[in-house]
Amino acid sequence: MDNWDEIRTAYQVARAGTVSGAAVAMGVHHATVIRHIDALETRLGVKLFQRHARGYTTTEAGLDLLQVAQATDDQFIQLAGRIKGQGAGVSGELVVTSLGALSQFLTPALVNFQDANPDIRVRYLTGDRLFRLEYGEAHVAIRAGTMPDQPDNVVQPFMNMRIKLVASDTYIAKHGLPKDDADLVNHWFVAQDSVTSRAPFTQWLRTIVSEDRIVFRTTGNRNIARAVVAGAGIGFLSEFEMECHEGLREVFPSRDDWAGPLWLVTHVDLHRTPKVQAVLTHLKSAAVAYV
Amino acid sequence: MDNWDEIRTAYQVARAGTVSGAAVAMGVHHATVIRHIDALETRLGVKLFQRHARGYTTTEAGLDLLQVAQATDDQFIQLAGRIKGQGAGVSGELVVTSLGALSQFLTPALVNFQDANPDIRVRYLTGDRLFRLEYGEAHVAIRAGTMPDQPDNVVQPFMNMRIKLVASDTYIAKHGLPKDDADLVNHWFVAQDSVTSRAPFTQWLRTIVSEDRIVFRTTGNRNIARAVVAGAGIGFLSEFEMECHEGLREVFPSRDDWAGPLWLVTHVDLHRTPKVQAVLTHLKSAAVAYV
DNA sequence: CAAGTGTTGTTCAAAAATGCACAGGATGGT
DNA sequence: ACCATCCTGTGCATTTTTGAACAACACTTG
Repeated sequence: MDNWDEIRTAYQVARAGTVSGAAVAMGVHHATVIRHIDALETRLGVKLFQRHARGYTTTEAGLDLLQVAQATDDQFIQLAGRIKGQGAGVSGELVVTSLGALSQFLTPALVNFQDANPDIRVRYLTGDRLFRLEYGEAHVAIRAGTMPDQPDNVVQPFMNMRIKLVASDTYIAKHGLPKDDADLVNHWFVAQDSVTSRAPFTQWLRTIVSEDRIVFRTTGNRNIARAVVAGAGIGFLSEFEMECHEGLREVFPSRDDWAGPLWLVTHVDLHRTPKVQAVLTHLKSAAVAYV
Repeated sequence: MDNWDEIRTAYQVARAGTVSGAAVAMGVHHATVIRHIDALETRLGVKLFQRHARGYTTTEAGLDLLQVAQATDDQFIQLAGRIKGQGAGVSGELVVTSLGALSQFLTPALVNFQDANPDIRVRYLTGDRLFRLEYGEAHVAIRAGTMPDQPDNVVQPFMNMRIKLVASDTYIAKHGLPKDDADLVNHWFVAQDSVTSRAPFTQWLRTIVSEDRIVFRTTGNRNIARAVVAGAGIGFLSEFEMECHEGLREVFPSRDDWAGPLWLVTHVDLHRTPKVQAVLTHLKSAAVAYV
């Protein structure tokens, strides 16, 4: 049963009772209506209507079609209303993805957003794998590092994630605080396990100290924080991460060239929707409080 | 929400996940699919899919459409099955109309037909007004008189309704039996009230006796029969009608030129259906028993 | 009884949808 | 790292669909 338009035409004829009436109802020529009905009846092998000079009256088959198509029409009208309203309003599902390191900042911001828009259902995804906007896995992604340049993504600067070089009280009691840049080579460090980390503070660290000074490598910011807390060494932590743990001291003034830029990335198809726009402005206003 | 075909295209894309897959599923070119989706999204103002090199993935709106269109597709498939089966089998409603005078013969024949085809629901309509086949008021009509020549009707000879000239015993006791044709002018008659009766026996009677010999005029065969039974005069009755009443005697041998031909008439759209064909053969086989 | 209105149905020209060919890009396997 | 494969997307020729005009018919109305 292909060609749903012919079913719709037959439905309109059954409703109007005449070909001409159905034609004006659909805004087409009455010859088109006749051809649709003829084609549909030929394909079904059954007459849907009985033709006479006063119009078309339904056979039993036509009456059956009328009832089914009536329900279909209602369904489609409701569907169109939902879809159009869904595009216009701020409701439905909102999927945001980011690095796990940002959950400390993003979670309360998203909770506030959901509070301000009760029709929103938030899904906040963090994970090691990259959630891809072009596959519809998320509406908004917060990305770090150099500015993404994927063709179908629209990207805006979000905020700078302030990075602090911290150590635990136990480490300081054991090794003391570094006096200046040059003194750093005498200390021990905790860092990301991946050798190819492009983060600016990682590269800065590599220019200062040799590899053997990095005594503890692990994956994930959370594990780095735990290692620093345990006194394994000095490590870079975001200010968000630092707030989570007790007994951490900033061993060195934060430098601007450590800061990793964060980007708000959306898919071009979804960027214009009010829902995405609403969450973007909300996140940006929440970010200024941290500058 | 017009253009149901575009909804169907979007449904197939949502199901297949790719434009190409939907195109082969529908047997059209993939460019057509792309254009349908673009048109539908433009009209709705909302993106149904997110495009990427691996195919199309549904947005929330697209997922909503998928669910609605899935239900629609199921409904249409079932509808097509019902309609096609309905045309093939002998079931559903069967509407037969005839002169009221024939109910004596037709009713048992139709009961037998319903008995042989339990899925049939018989509606047997008799009335003063003519039920019109072209308006779908009946599947089969039994018509009397000259052969109908309506353009959209297919007409077959059915049977000859034998007409008898009868009188009641009370009339015969009072006026005796007519000896021959010429003696008829000395008798009294009961006839149809309508002056424009085209029945052959009415015209024959007019050539034999004058108008003032018709002492009782009424409408409807049933009333004529009652008048004859009551002894008002001699009248023409069908053999079916005569069987219903007691105390009636045939006063004159039946003449062939009195016989009114009966016609089986069906609408051309319905004539080929097995249901109509079945009842036509059934009625004709029932008629031969009366010849 | 006759004119008028509203209907279906058919033919031909115009418009629109479709198919085709090709380009471009992402992905997966060798 | 390269190639093969599958996907989307676009311009152009073609086919299909549609629209306009007209004819024929039935029913209503004056």
